[in-house]
Amino acid sequence: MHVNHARFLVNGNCGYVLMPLYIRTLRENIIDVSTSSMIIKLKVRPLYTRLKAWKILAFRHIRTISAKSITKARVFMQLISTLLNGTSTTYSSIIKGPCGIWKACHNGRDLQPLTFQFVSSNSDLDLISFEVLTEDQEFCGQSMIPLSCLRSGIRSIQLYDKYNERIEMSSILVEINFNKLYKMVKQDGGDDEIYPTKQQLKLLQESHSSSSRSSSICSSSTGLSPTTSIKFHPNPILSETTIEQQQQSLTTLPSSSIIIDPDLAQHIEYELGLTKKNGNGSGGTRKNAWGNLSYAELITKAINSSQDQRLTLSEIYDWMIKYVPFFRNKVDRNSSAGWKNSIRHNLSLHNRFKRVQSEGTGKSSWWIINPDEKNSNSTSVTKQTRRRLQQQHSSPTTNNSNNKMSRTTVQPRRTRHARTTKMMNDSKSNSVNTTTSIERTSSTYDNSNTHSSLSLPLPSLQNGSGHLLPPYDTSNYDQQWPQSHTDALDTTSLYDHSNTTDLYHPYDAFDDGTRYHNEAHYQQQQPSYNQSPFCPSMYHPNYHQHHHQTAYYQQEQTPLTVSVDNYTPSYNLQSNETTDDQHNNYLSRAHSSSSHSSSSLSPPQLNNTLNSTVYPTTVATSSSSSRTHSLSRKSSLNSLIQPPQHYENYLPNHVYHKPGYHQSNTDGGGLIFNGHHHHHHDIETLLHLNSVDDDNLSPNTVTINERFYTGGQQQPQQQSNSILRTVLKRTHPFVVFQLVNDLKGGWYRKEKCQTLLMS
DNA sequence: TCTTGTTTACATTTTG
DNA sequence: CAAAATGTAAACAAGA
Repeated sequence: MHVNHARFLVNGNCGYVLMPLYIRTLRENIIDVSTSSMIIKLKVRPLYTRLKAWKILAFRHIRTISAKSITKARVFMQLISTLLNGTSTTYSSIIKGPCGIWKACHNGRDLQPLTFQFVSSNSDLDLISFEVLTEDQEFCGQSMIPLSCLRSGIRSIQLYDKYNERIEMSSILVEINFNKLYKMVKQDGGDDEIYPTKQQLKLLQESHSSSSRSSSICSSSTGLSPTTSIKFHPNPILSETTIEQQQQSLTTLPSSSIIIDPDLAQHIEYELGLTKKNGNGSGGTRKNAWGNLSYAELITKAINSSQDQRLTLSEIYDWMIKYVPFFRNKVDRNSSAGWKNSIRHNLSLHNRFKRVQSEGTGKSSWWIINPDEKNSNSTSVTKQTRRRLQQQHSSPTTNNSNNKMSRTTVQPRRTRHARTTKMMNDSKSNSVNTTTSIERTSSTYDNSNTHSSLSLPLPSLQNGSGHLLPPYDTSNYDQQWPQSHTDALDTTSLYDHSNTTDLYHPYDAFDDGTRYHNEAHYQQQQPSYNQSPFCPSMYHPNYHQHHHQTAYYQQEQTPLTVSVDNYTPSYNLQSNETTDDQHNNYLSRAHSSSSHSSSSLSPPQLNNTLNSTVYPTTVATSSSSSRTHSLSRKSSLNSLIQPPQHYENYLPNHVYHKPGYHQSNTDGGGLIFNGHHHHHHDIETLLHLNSVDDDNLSPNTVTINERFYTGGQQQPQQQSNSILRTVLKRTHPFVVFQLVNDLKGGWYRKEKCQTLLMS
């Protein structure tokens, strides 16, 4: 039951359950509209590979049937995965506190929030389960949320009882971070940068490969410590153009950068015994100058941490420099000769490493972990690998046929067949041609072509999901979030909104996507709100009345609730409100060319740049804002608009009774498609989902080839290529928009678009 | 000349 | 205590 409840959350409790994205993408194209006039390709990129850092900050109004005041409770978290075979782990955290809104504290001192880490392999389907119990294992509440409905940040998780009935005011406050695995460490001590995709990193890496090989070293190990606050990159939606810009900006830096997996670095440092947990880093009893790992163990870790389980010698060197602090200080030619020699020595000596001839000429060989040696249970074999001893004792017990060396009698050196003996013997004894079994493709770092098991919690194409998801990317608002947890626990910031909006941070957004930095700002922007609770429009003074009057459609099982109101943004195509640097990052191009008149009724003056985007701006005038939040449109809510066109995108279920969407047909921001008005929520009905894999686009490529107009009163008949993109960006904040064809000057017919696409 | 790779030699530590 | 494991240095060779 809880799972079902969570499944419906994905679609905003609107009464439909979307099929998982990977199923929908398998479908063939369904509609082919003859009036198609433009093509937009949405490139969906994997963004997050692991979900990290769940910090239970606080909870409030935790109670049980018997006790109404609980000062100590335990929160259990579990990843409900569809792919794991019952191996999901449960984490728990204890929070103590006085009463009211409880902080995680102990003896009057703030308690360091515990951190948990989940790795989801199918974030489109996986769920996170919370359960709050008392010390006596008495049930306090639970909540189950799909991963795809979560955003990073401080989130309030509404608690439900065992029957999924909402427990009034009960919630827990957690901090969620979707951490990425790769970050760019700048040598000059600048802020580390994190990039969401390996592909982007690959681009950057290639641009720096020449210089980063020897000189660019991570400055200190402290930057890799687990306590380092790993910032989100301000904009996960990096366009091609911004990548180029960043490449350019990076290449102009005096120092280059290298890419380090912070988690791996932390792990390596721990295993080396450098972590402070094992005493101070410098002293202690370390086996070697670099730590407690031998050369062979380090090499093993390096190879195992690689993408293809194989590395060249120079890549092993680089790995050592990256992850072993001791070698970081020995990179110049003289000081590195010793340990590099030892690495070569170990590679050649141990049977556990195996050299595989690389495909190309001129390249050095791959080093892999010898699978035979790996499988065989070790000791008896590995103990015979030291040939010197065998020679010393001159015991020709050469029954180890798989030994890599033909060593009947050690010949003088001039008779050796260097560089070939080991391989020849291996291939001879094992008769396994590993050269052909392992191939490196050029897209090693490009997992967009593969259905990676670790691909992202993509927000699925959701209908009415505005309740749950902030309709835009909120991950770049960290800087404006409260600096401390205490601030976050300010009473004004913890209103319960409703079942579904509870994941909002109160600073996140209002209906139109506007952010309010503080309450004063909110008052300033919303003068009509005399009560001004710091929360969405459910707290409008007339909210209950409003809700009452819209209750009818809940009986029709299409409870879009008040998101209809929430999705009435006012767009200002001439926006110059981009004071945020984060926005400037990826919107600069759009704004540099946004001088086109927004009120133009002529064919839209579309930019021919990739990813040019217009986003909803702060509501500038009181008229528009009051209009947005007024109830003047409540009658329009009653109008029944076109049902979703593609029911096959929805899973049949018992809740599904009657298709239909209620929406305003007078609001601006809607879309007129085929003569029918569509609300933003219907956007997925206008999309083609296909599995095209042309021009290296991911299987998640979405092609839109319809003609869109906006309807409504605010900007009547404004053709809305940009608005479409804006809407899509709001509903699919992690989709990279790639405008494939050149739309400069107006609309093209489909044929022409295709021609442009071909060219 | 430099990189990569193999092998030997020897010293020290760990293991059984 | 002997064997094994490991670290270090170095000779040597093939190839880029």
